[in-house]
Amino acid sequence: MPELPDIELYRRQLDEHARGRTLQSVAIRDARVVQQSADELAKHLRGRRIEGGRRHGKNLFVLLNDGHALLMHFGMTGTLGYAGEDTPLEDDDAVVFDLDDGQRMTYRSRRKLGKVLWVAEPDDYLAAQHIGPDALELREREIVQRLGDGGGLKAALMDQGRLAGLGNVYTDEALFQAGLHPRRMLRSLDDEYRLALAKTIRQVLEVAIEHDGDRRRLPPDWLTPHRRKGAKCPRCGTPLETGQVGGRTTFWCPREQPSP
DNA sequence: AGGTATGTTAATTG
DNA sequence: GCAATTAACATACC
Repeated sequence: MPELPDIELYRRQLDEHARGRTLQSVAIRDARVVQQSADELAKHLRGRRIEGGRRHGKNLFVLLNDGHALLMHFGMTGTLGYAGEDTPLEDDDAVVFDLDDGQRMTYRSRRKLGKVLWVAEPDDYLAAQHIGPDALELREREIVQRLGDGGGLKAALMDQGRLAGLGNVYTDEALFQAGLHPRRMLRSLDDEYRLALAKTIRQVLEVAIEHDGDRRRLPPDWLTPHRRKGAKCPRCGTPLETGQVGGRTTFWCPREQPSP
C-alpha cells in the first residue's frame, strides 16, 4: 500500500536493517518486476555495501558504496521486508537479496506492477522519468508553484511530475482536510487557498509518517480510516460521497468539501 | 460473474 | 493545446 509515507517507512527500515551490509547475492524469482537481466543486476550489486536509503516521492533508492544505486518502485502492492534466511519465502517474493549478516531483504509484490532496477545515478533517473520534486522537500510556496494552474485538483495532486509522493488515498486526505472538493479546478483557487492546501499536504504527509503510514492508526478525525462505502464523515457525520474523479475512486464529504 | 484495488503509462476521446 | 477517459499491466478479494 505504498504512497510517500509508506515508502518513507521502507527507507527507515532499510537504514535500520541493511545499512552497512554487503549484498552477497540476488535471486530474481519473478522477472516481470526487474528491468534488467539477472546477470546485469548481479554484476552491479554483488559485493556492494549498502550505504543507506534515499526516498524521492514513491521511489526508494538503495544507495551503494560505489556511488550507484538500486531503484525500487512498489506499484500498488509492493512491500519490502527483512527476515532470517531460515524463514520460508512467499509466493509473492519477486526479488530476494542475501545480506552478509544472514538476513534476507525481500521485495514482494502481488500484482507485479512495481519495478526494480540498477541505476547509475538517482537524479538522472528521476529527470529521465520526469518525476517532480519530492513533496516534503519543498516549502509551501514552492508547492504552490509546482502545482501550477492547470487541471482538476485531484489529478494535479496525484501528478508525480508536478509533485512526487501523493497517491489516491493521501490526495483524498489532503483535499478533505483542506475542505476542497476533489472536482474543483486548480484555476478556481485563489492564492490563499493554494497556500493553505500546500500546508495541509505537508502536514498530512508528516503526520502519516509519524504514524508509520499505518492507515488504521491515523487520527480518527481523518478521512482515510473511514474510506469505505457507507461510512460517515468523522467530523460532521454526513454520509461520505464516492465517485470517480481523475480516473480514480474518490471519497469526500459533501458538507466539508462543498461542490465546485 | 463482475467490479474493484494503494500506481504508471500510452492511447483515445472530447 | 488541454483535460478527461479508457486500456493495459497482473492478481486477489468482495
